[in-house]
Amino acid sequence: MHNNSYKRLRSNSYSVPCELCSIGSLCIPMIQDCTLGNLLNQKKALAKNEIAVKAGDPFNKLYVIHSGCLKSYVITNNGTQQITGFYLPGDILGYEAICENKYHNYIEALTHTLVCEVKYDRLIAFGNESASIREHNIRLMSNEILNQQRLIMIFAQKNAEERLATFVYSMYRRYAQRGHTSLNIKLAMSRADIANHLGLTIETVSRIFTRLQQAEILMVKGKYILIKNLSELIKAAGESE
Amino acid sequence: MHNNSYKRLRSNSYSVPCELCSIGSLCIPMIQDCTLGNLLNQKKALAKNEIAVKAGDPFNKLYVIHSGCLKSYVITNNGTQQITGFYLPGDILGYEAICENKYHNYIEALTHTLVCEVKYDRLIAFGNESASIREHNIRLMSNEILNQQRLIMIFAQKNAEERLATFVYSMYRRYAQRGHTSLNIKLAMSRADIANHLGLTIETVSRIFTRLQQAEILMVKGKYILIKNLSELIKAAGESE
DNA sequence: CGGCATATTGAAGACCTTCAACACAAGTGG
DNA sequence: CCACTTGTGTTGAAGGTCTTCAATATGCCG
Repeated sequence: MHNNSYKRLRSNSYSVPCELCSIGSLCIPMIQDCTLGNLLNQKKALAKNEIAVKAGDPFNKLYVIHSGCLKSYVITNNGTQQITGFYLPGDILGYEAICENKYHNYIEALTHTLVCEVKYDRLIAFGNESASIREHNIRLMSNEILNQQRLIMIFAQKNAEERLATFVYSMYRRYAQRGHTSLNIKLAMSRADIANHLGLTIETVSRIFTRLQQAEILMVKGKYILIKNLSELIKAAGESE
Repeated sequence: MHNNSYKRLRSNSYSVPCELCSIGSLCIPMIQDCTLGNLLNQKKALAKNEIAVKAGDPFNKLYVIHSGCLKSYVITNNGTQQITGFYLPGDILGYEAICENKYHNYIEALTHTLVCEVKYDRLIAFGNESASIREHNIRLMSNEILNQQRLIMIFAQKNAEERLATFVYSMYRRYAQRGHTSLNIKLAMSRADIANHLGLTIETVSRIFTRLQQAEILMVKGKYILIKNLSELIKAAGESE
């Protein structure tokens, strides 16, 4: 069982080796000098559409993605879902829950996903013994604040085409940062999820995908995206100059 | 503790007493058991439109607002300004600068403002000696993440009227949290700043202010806002039910 | 294959922006 | 004190972008 799940993990989808995970030296299994076998045993598998956390749940752990893809969302007053982020291997979820000791977001798997659960009290305990771990953790939170600012920028300044181009480009870059530099991207999320996250409708997303395809910038086939002209994509995203 | 500067501080504009400041026990002057006189001497005055920090500056301190109002903004690739936040007494700026050791935002005073400068290395040093200070600091950063998520919600789901109503209501609440529960609000920022921050144009902001006035929800006179019907304002903001 | 969810495309309409003119307040210099 | 300037805010009309509604197409999984 252990062997099988590991093989499947590496062949199916993107995953970061633990050494490249953004949590880095904070990784509790790493700190404990576990073997690879032990590491995998600490991971939790989430099936597609499985909800790991509900808004309002008491906070006790952060989630680090090893492989797969998650989305976080809140349910607004009028009962609609608003997706606050998509998360790739190495990303960390749950920081927003610390201040009031409860989660404010739902966390749901978009594909079969492996996550490392990091118990917060153990993280604090490790932090109590190492200043570098503490500082690393603070830097990760600061980075999360920075990432959210980028999303705010998308909303405040960009039109639909710029938003979608920015989204595709950011996916490209995020995979590249994880060592998967490829112009071929497989989106884990539906058009509805993309539209929701970008504050658009699915129709608009669909129309703009075809427009970018006609402009020879992308080739779109369902969830598979091929970036045919990266510099034009960056221009379309409004990120150049 | 009974000098002139203290009196002037309290009479001029909203300010939090240091005990209510959101930095709370993290406040370095407080930690050092300074007298109130010493406290005031540690504050730095910013004139209206004075820029305290430029994007790209090396990071070394956080800014806590004692009185007045600041805005933070970035300059986008096409050279336009995008306001990322307005900050009131007790708020803390600069967390986004930790991860890459440089500020990503400009920080500019909207009015005459007093800020407490918190040297980051001293904060770390104090943290090294006290677990409760460390945890408090992490909680503050988590809160910042939560605040940004609220802004993302505004953009992704709300139309112009809901955005502006949300903005006014949030100002009301933020002042109320600081002990100034009043239906009279004086905005420190211009229509242009409000519009920019909400992703709208000044014309739209102006039109919606008159619309909310005709609906007997607000009374608007330049920078002075009177909330005539709070529950309707909340409804207009899309925050009810 | 059939059924259902997801995605694409078209036409009409709503909302916000753009452009332009005007109103108003604050500050300056004669 | 007024005339002038400048910055800021308000209002109107036209136009563009995105949404809504509706129909059709594609893909997926039993």
